[in-house]
Amino acid sequence: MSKGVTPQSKDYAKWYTDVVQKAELADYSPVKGCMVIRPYGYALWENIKSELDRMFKDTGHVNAYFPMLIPESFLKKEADHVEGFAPELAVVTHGGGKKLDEPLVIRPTSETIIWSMYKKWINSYRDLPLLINQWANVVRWEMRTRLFLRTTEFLWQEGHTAHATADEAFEEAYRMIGLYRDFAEHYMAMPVLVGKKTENEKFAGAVETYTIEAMMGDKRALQSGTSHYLGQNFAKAFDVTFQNENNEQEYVYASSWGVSTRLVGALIMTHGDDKGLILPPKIAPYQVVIVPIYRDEESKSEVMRYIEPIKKQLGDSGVRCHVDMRETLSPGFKFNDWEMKGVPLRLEIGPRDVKNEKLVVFRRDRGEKETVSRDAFTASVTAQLDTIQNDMLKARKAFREHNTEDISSYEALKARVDAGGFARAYWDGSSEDEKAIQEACKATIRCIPFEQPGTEGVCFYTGRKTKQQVILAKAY
RNA sequence: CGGGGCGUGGCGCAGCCCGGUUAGCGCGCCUGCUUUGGGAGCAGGAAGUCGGAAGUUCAAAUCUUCUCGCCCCGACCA
Repeated sequence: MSKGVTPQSKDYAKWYTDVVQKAELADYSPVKGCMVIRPYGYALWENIKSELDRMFKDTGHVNAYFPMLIPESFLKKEADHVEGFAPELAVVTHGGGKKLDEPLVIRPTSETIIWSMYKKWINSYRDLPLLINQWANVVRWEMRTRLFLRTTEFLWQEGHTAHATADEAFEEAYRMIGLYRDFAEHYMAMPVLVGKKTENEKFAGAVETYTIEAMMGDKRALQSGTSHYLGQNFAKAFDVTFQNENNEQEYVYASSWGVSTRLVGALIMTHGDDKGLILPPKIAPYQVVIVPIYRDEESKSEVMRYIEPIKKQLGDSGVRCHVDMRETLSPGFKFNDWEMKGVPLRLEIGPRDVKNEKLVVFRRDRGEKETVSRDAFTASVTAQLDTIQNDMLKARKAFREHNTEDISSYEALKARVDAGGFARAYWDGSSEDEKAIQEACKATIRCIPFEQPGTEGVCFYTGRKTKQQVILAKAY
């Protein structure tokens, strides 16, 4: 096995798959397009999941579970929805050794099964709002797959809410995309642009789709989470009405929102470098790894006696800490190994440190190593982890700003897209114009940011005056 | 579905063009000794019906046909 990963500058895609496999995040499954999420990769997902779950519950949502198998006819009830998903459905035609009367689709998303149930549960405005989330797997038969970014089966979370008014459903969609932004920035240290999708890019069945868009290390955009205002589309398709305060029957208003294991891919590509992963402390499975260094049994027990209380103190401070006791590997190997795995802080502790009551701290995001006193370290470790967390976000923000350009001509757009990065531009074009641009230079409108300058400019494509700015980029 | 690449011990590969006796190499693995502050050294050892099927031949990892699978690049998507 070769020592490191392919350098990013040489082949970014290869770098990515190298990191995923060598850091033991995931492996290919026997079935094309599917992946096995290995313990270290799953730990990342678990940390993402548990924090989001807490945030959902804090905002009044509850979890439930809806089944994976959905009658095929359900998917056909909402015209745009069926059109959007038909090509990527996995369909079960046989069960119990017999051909089924009606094929069952494996959920590509759960709007239809959930709204068929909401019909039973919602009668009155007093039953609203209904704020349900589920953690589940879904299957979409993708033509081209990439580990974590796009796999045939993936894990995600899907919130499905029902409201009495359009405003309320609209606000819910807006609130949840904001929640995703907070999560991405504060936990994943990943800056994102928040905005609205164009007609071309929105979810099949939605009235409006909101997105958080992040810039990866190769300057391409990654849609990292979405929320949708669904209007009454699914309520009408599934005939879900409620009696309002005026004793009238009205269709229910809806939102849905989700993030997936793609976030793990986002994490890798936002922060990683040529040595492998760099994990933000709040998501890292291990925040601190201790590598003991010793010569013989005597120095080993001496070092271990010294490490024991340090480990305990870190644990008491709520720090996720691991001591690497693997016997057959040299310290040097372990250094590289934990750097590959992105651990924020590594402690190197040997006889020299024991004697001086010191330890060596290596900071993964900066690649800096220093010798500090043991007590000073343990007293400040949580502050240091916070510093790393903040510095990582700052660094990625700076990177994104550096690679975002205001452009005012088609030529400038092409140049920026070729160079990589985001182009910010006034836009007043049509869906057809957007498709033409995508055809010509592979760039799409990633979003219409919520944050607008408010001033009038000239659309770089049509030459018309407009106040609307958009972000264009090549995307995953 | 179009283009490209690849299937040979656990992993990465060589050998194939030009068929020929025990199919090599690196990493990993096992045993022992020496090591351990940036990917340890030496010695010994285990492990492969060469993706599958059929064919050509005295003889096939190697040639022919078919087939299965995977990866990468493009059109769809989170």
